[in-house]
Amino acid sequence: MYVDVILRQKGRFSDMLFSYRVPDSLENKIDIGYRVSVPFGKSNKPIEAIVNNLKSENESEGTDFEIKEIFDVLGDEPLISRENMELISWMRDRYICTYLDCLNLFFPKGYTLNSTKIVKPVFSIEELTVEQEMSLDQAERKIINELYLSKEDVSYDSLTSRHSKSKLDSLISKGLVNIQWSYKEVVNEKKIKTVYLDEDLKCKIQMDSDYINCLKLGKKQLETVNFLILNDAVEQSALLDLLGVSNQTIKSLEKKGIIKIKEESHFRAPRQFLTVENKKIDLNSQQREVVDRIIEGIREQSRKPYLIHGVTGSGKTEVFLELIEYVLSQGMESVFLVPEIALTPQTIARVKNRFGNIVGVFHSQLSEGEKYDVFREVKNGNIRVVIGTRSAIFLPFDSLGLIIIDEEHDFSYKSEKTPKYDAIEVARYKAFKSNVAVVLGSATPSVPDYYNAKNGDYELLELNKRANNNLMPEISIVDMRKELHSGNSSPLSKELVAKMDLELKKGNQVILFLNKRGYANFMECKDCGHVFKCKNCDITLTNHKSLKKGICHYCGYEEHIPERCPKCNMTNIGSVGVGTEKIEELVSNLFPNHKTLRMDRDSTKKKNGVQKILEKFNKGEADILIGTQMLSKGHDFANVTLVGIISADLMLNFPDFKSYEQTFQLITQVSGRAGRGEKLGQVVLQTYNTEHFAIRSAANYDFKGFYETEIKLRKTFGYEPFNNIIRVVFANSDESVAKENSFRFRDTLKYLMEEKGIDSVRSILGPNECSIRMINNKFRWQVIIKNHGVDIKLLKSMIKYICIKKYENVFSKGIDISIEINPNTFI
DNA sequence: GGGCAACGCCCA
DNA sequence: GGGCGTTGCCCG
Repeated sequence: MYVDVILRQKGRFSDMLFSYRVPDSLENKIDIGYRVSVPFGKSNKPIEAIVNNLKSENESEGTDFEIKEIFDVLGDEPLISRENMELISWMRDRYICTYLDCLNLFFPKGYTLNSTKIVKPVFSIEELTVEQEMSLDQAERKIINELYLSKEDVSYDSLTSRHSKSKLDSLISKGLVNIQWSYKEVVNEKKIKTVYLDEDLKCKIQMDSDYINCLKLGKKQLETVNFLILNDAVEQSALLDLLGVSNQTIKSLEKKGIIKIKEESHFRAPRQFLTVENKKIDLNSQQREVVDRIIEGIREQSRKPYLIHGVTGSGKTEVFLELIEYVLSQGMESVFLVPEIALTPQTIARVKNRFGNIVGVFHSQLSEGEKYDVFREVKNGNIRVVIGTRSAIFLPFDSLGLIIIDEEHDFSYKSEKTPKYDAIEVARYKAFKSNVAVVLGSATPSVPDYYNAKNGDYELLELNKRANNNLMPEISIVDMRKELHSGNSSPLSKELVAKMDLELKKGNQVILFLNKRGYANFMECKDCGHVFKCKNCDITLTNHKSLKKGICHYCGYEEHIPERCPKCNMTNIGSVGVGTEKIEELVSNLFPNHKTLRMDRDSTKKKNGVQKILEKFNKGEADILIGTQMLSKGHDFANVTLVGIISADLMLNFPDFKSYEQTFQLITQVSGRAGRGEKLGQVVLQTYNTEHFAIRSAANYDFKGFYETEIKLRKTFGYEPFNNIIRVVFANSDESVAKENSFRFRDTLKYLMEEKGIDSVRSILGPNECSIRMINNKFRWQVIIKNHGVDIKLLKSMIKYICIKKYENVFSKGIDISIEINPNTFI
């Protein structure tokens, strides 16, 4: 038998399948998805690999390379399922990346194979002939003596660090010592040591309490034993803490046979529960209808994904929970994807409260060990419902029945790291291949997804009423141009302040939304016009007044803001624009008797920062919550009756074709935070663009109207969903290198396209400098490729050929190339 | 990406 | 010729 494997070895060359022979003894221990160790390279170094497919014949017969035999099969079950192995190949093509990039998504870092080179003498001392011994010089004799004396394996590296390398080489060429590879499997499991008394001893002590004195123990040891008489089994770390004894004490007690230490693997996943009221909510008729329809689809094994378009507060989460329950009852597992785990503590709590300890939480902020543990528990079948971010979709479920993608319009479902996959696309692939029900939900579906639904690629289901039967909060638009003309230059309009005053007096809570953290947009010297910019990126520094610093919101670079302008030495440094910090300052001056809270990336940096702020606000410890788009993500505040959107224009004027869509989404989502409880809500929307269709339709809750206008625009300009757009960014610390390579790429691609008779003029845009010229000290140039009727597969294979296979031939050394399909943003 | 042979340079 | 750093090639 033969297998093709994917090597867990980095490098352009290793991005291919390698064939190996399977020795007869391993034939029934191996299958697709198993981990194996294989010899690789001239030295036959053991490398870890995953079996991609099985073959009965050696297909490479007659080729000039020799087929090697695999060393071993690691583990007695496949690590990755057959379906997921197919998904890996699909993703490699789809996202123009390597096998390894994809493989790593399915692979907790807990498994590693460590290979070391070992030096061993060929003959034993007795076998060594006199001639052989005579031929050695002093240095060689020293080495070989060391090898004979050592009880353990001696590694090549440690030997050469102490002895001459060439002496060792000469021993090898004389045939006296041998070099072998040895490998060790490392599994990242946390072990907990539990300490308990030896049973016999315990009995003796219980029979005769004086027996303990016969042991002649030191003070600390005696203390430990006495403690263990009272406490059956204690974690070693706790023992050390409690009694202040040292590791040594424990060890010597163990040596004497007085105590025993037991090592057990331990599940590390943090099990923090946030308690919310566990009320079982009865579904309203609309919710019921949606649930029934999807259950029917699951029964019929319809492979079509569902898109639930439900207004904010329509109770999508309840629908999801109901579906999870059904799928569980059918013996299948579910995964519930959310945009950002930190922002959804309420959702996690609801899932956990409903389904108890079969619920796991998975996201990229877990430590590698914690990820490994969730992975293992999912594989064991102990975790059957996972709530997590996009990467949770790759967990090793046995029979996944349901993938829920909440807030499906959110950008975070597209990965910004290689492989730049889209979790929604992966889910759709799974729905198609393995009959998993995929349910997308949003109050503001993305334009391409709504288009898919209208085209029949998704089944569209609607929830157009709030679960509590409240009306949607009324949105009133405030024209900030008029506000300015009437002499109010404050970022807070008179109408907003008046309404805040009214609601606060009634004892209600207010949310103010501004999509800009920090104090102000940027800082400028009003005398010479000097603008403070980041040293690494082409970005203005945002003023964080509370810290007296300017911070780059891209790379995190910080700079103390001096009193005097570094250019003209004048003191007239002023801030332009507004951020959440400035709003907070304004509001506390206006309403000194009301407490404010601020929620943005700065105020939530600490562990559970978001959760703490949300809890405080929910308990009513503050009346006004000021925040960035973190606020928009599905939070439930019962007592909020007024939402103020400070500026709807920040997003609108972003240099990106998705900015209208994003503006619409943000306004709708943020407005949705008002009036979720018993009381009605209202929204004040401040803008300089009162007539813009994105703002108008958002204010009227007219998703369909927005969609109709936006889809026409996109058709005219050939954007998603009418074209696939591939963006290739070249980054280098030397601007001319970045530029030159982007041109080389364009020219090579053009050449290849024209060779195939494809018109390249309509498809290739650029090269252009990116809107953000420099990030992290690297200049960025981009080429954008639209597929305008060209087969996307052909285009991608060309790009892959240039950027991966012919990388060395085409590009300068050290240039960063990032390839993205339908990226979130083009800045 | 990494292992390794081949190469070239320095030094005695 | 040995010692050692650099380079370029190849990997089932």
